[in-house]
Amino acid sequence: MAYNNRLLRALSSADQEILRPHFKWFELERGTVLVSPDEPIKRVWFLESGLSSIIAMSGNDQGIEVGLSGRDGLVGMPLILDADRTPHRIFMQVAGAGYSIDGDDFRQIMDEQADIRKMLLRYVQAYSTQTTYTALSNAVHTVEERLARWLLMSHDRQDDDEIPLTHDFLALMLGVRRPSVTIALHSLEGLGFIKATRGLIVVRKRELLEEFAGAGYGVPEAEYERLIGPLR
Amino acid sequence: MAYNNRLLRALSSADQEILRPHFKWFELERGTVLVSPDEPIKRVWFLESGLSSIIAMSGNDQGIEVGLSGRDGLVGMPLILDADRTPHRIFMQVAGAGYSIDGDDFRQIMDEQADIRKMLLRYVQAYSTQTTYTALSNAVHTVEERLARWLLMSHDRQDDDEIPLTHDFLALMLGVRRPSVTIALHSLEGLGFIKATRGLIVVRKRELLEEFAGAGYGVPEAEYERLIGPLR
DNA sequence: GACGTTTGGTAAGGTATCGAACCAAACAGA
DNA sequence: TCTGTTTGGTTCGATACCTTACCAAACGTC
Repeated sequence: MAYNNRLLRALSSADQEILRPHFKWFELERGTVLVSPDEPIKRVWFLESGLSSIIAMSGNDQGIEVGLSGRDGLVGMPLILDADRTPHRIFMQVAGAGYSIDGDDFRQIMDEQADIRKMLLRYVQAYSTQTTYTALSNAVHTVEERLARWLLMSHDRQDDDEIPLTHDFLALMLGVRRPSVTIALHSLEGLGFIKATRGLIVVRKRELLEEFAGAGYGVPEAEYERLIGPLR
Repeated sequence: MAYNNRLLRALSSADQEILRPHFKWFELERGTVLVSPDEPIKRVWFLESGLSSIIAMSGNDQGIEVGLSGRDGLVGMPLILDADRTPHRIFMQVAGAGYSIDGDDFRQIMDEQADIRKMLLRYVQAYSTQTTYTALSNAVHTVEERLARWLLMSHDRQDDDEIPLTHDFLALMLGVRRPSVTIALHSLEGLGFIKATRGLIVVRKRELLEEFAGAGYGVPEAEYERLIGPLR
């Protein structure tokens, strides 16, 4: 049975068999917190569906999204990097399911299985590129462009064209006001790139959306495909 | 002879001895390009002094700084992560010197020396946190706050209180106009935190600068000290 | 000491986004 | 069918920052 998770798929079948006995199936609702700031991480999750958000906290329990992870990767990256915690919060943004493995078992595999380790390290490199382009985008792009980028990244990690999110939520992700999201969504909808209904955004013209996002989108995705394999 | 590089210092003396025979001393002028986008990385540099900037490119050879590295870390992180290149540009922002090691030798040590590998992986985690807070800062903080943060990060990695940079350069780093930097510097100088002369910024009241920078500064630095050791 | 070059200072008008607030539509439960 | 709650739409004035441009001071060089 093939995995939907692209990172697991990229492993040799021998390496997949090393991990398989450790895996437990899980299903997670939207909003479930996978990793809390500065608390030990006990498990590592490989999502088969759904989306998780990595949030950097800013003072008064406000935060902003600095990373996105779904079937392309894993949740619990610090355990690859010989750390046991992170100052970030990670939670399910779109409900999903997948396989998880105990943290200590995972650490042992990282120590002993060089091939698996290297594949996951390449994912760290790809993910890290994603974060740097978020930093770039936050500094120099308009809300519209950042929204376009975000929708594309989200779309890359979903099996269909529907992204079930409210304006309020998107505002939190992008670190802007809710009305700014409303206006930006109208703009993208006016251009025919997407269709937005209550709590749901449907991607209609992916190619045009990519063009619109410009320099914000593409580089991290190319890096992923170079290092791991096909993303979509 | 003790290293000034904090990452090398954090290694056991046995591990330091493993690296030492591979090291070549180097000195680099301001502006020297260490890593070019999408070109194979041939060496890894451990700075003893000076500062390097990691730049994410945005279309028409414009870029913005997404990371800073000096005596706290190394240049050539992709080689830790089983990658041989990166889409970023890395260059010397403040002239400096240090030790470098051949890329293939470095890769071999990564494979064979688990203790060294783990230390460097923890640096990846710390550096990664720095980048996420750059993303946060770019999204929600004012130019003044971002400038304060940048000066602090730069100061952390220098032996004295002098940061030799022009407004023009800082504007490039922060992704803002040059006049915005001038105004922000005046503001910080008016508050007595710094003293700016032609091409040089002197940090005067570090504690107040930290207070001013607020949520933008502190988390990545704490993460570094937790994972590696003292930064300053 | 005269020159060009680099660096810093400043201004006028424009735009993106913010903060706060209010209202309307859609939906869920009784 | 009524009611409360969630979500989306819109407005007002404020503000941080931009674009463009020009000028002044400091410095290096001949």
